[in-house]
Amino acid sequence: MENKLVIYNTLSRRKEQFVPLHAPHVGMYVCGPTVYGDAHLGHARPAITFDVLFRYLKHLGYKVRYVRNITDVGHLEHDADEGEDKIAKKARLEQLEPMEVVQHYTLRYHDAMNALNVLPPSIEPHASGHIIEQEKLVQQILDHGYAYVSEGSVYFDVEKYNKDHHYGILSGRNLEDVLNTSRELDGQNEKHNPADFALWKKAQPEHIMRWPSPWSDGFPGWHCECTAMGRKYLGDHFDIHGGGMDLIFPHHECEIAQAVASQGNEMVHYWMHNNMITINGQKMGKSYNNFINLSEFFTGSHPLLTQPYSPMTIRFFILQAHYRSTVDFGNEALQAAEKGLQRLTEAVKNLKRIIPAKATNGIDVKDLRQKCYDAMNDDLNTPIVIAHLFDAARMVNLLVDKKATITTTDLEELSAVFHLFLFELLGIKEESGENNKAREEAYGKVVDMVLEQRQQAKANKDWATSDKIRNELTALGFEVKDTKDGFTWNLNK
RNA sequence: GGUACCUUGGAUGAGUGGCUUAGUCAGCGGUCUGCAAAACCGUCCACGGCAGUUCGAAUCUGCCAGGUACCUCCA
Repeated sequence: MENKLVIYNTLSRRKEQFVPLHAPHVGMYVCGPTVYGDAHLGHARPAITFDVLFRYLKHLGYKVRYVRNITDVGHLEHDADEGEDKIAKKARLEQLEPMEVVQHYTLRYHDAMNALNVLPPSIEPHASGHIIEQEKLVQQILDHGYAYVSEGSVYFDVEKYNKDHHYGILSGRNLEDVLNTSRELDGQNEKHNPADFALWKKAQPEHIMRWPSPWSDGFPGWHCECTAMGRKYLGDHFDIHGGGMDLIFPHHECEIAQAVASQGNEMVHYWMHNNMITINGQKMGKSYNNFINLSEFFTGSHPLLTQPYSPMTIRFFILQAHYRSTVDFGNEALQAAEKGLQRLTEAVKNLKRIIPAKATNGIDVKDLRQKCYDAMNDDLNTPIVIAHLFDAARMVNLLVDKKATITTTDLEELSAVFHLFLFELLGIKEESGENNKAREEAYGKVVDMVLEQRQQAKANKDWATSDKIRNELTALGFEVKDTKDGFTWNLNK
């Protein structure tokens, strides 16, 4: 199929035709979590956004290598001179080995991603497992004269770099801006310039996470890992680098500087950034202390939540907004997403109940698929895809109500479009878990029998018995719906 | 202060010059039903303010107001 995918490139600030450097291969790198705490709603956004991109690129026939890292070292709190490594801090506070912290939260992260039906990336490298690559990167930058050693640490020489290249090309800044607005922090004596950032940090004696290097026993700066690991697994030039908008500066800006300083040109072709999730209009983030963990959503165990929300509700909620828009958290909005998703999944179930006819009448399946593709191709406009799927759901309901007719071929097409876009590309999955499936199989026949009895009662106008049966079944979690010529039921609990 | 961006109905959230005042949820009215649920049909409610460009602007330009993000760790 012809690829008409257009994506927004933060570097050019416009939508661009997606042309891979080495078709059919596509290289994609996305900044993963720093594993020192549970993932919150904000972390779900890039994971889901780029999961949809990953799924879509594969669907288009590309062989995608998707790298999403785990940051388990080098991510400092506060500033580069005084801060403490986040992992090390957590380990100290909880009296754990740093790698215990890493393992614990990595597993928790995987659980959350799995629940959200986010596919695992092709490679999930840890920063701590790539110290050698990062040291090599630092050495290259030193060799090219864009860095200097100071007291055992290595800093990137932003001013020198900016003479030959543009520091600030991604975030739309120039060096003067950065210099004038950089905060005056104490203990910056090691740096020649406040804008310089750390490539390698000498470890203080009490620091547990440390590695030998030509400069000191220490650890790499935060920005190094993505450049080093992206290069290792995707090469000197690759297609897509993604992450949250809050990473544009300084993280991604520094990555560009490191890449250019070490190899002479930029590694990444398309920079993609998802917008933030807000709460009461403010960014949800660890530093604001206004975040809600994903597991709290799943259980409803947060004071701001009026009820639990299933992983698929969360996923659908996120996909109902375009990834470059902010999306505001709210119970009302989540409940709307929950009901909307229910409408779609009901429609998919009801597809089976449609009896094909000789002609298609009253509905139009013809353009549906193309409309969905057009929306996906337009910078992953998932809300539009969803709107089209709602149109399709209306078609299904009309057919079920026998207010329209459809041929076998068109019915198959309708079903195929639903499965492709809703399940395969948007990554929605049926939530009636294994438990429910087993129960359905175990009790299905009995429920059918009881409901046949109820039909008898209804035929005899014995409403008391009829309602009793329905109420009893409802209490057990079987939701009963009467139809024109019978009944259907669902397992709710 | 610098940089980037945003402001659409009761809640969300698309749309970038006319055929879209999308879609979902909520509300209202109706159809169906013994009742209920679901579904279907209809319907209410919006483009921050002012000026300009244009035959025509939610959509382009300018100004104003309000808000957010980044500039320190953050997805």
